[in-house]
Amino acid sequence: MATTTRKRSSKKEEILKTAARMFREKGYTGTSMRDLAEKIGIEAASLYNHIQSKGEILDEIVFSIARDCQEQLENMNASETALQRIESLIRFHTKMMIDHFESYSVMVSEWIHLEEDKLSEFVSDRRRYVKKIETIVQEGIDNKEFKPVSPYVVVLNILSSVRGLEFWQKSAKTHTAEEIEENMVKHLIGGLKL
Amino acid sequence: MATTTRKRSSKKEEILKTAARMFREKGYTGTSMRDLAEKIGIEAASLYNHIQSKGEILDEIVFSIARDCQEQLENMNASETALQRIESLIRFHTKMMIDHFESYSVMVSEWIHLEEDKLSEFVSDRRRYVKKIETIVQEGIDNKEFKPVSPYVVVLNILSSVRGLEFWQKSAKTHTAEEIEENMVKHLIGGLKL
DNA sequence: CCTACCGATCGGTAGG
DNA sequence: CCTACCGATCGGTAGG
Repeated sequence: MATTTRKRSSKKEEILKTAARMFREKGYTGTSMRDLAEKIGIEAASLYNHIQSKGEILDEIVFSIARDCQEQLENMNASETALQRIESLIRFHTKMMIDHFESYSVMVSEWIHLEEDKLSEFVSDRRRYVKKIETIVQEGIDNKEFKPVSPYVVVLNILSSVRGLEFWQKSAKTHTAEEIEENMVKHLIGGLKL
Repeated sequence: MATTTRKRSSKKEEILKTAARMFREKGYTGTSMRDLAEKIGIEAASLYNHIQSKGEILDEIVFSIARDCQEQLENMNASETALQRIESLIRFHTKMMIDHFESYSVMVSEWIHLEEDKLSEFVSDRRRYVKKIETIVQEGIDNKEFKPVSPYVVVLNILSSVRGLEFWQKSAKTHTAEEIEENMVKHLIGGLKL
């Protein structure tokens, strides 16, 4: 029945959303299934009617965000300049971090706790992702759009800076999301331009 | 006896060093006292002859690095330009991250697991630290050394970028420590200069 | 530094 | 979705 299916999936989504919040606050290993169940208002055992294991929760959180990032990169307009593409990448990641704060934070901080297969999948996905962006930066250097800075360091700096926005939020009064985004671009792109 | 004292303190240092490595690899909550003891070659119970609790180990790792950072900032040459001071700050943090890789990583990633008093001490120390650097950036903007970028975002980006070097190391063959440092400065200072 | 052990808590299952 | 429960493991202590 449609209702049953809808109820099932919305309960699972509630579990994933609550778990993302708790994993961010206390870490994956610092969060117990009992803590999680309590926040949701059921017994720990009942969680297993919706998910298979604690590890599966982490998988779903991490890969759902990772997939979004991969898609955006693949659908990027190849006719744009390197500068335009790097700028839109910074804007995209900044928005992802702000709009999907809990999940994005879990991805960048807790991926280390993925289990064997999922861990190596994530690591190789990320390596491929970073390499692709490095290629864009290198293009920009070859084109004389960018000054000669190590693409490896640039990509690391951009992605790390976005990650650092996990400290923001609290001071949301002093900077709006738009101001954060503009300043991220100004600083990180400014350091690239010739 | 001197020998006893030396042995005691060197054992404690071995515990702290090994713990830093494990906390970085598997997280604070993901590391058990039994894992730690095994790596050192003693029983878990014997750890307590050298340290008081698991939490104390984290305290010592985190605050020893935090103190080094605070000292460097306080001893900074106030007669230098804002640009010179920010540059030397980037260089200092990059070196700290590379030379004290395990402890620095634990500080930036595991401080969240400090207990009550130590946690609030760390948070307020860090806030004060960040504010001081923001002031330097603001000076640079007022002086027309820097373009008008939010000091808040700039400081976040610098410190986050340094943190991101935890992904480096493995590819140590492609970049030396010096190259990393030069490129950090080029990108992050480059984005500030008018 | 060890043996022996504590109560608490962990992720997860059986059976309804 | 719950009760009842599993074996494993946790940080830490007593006592030598």
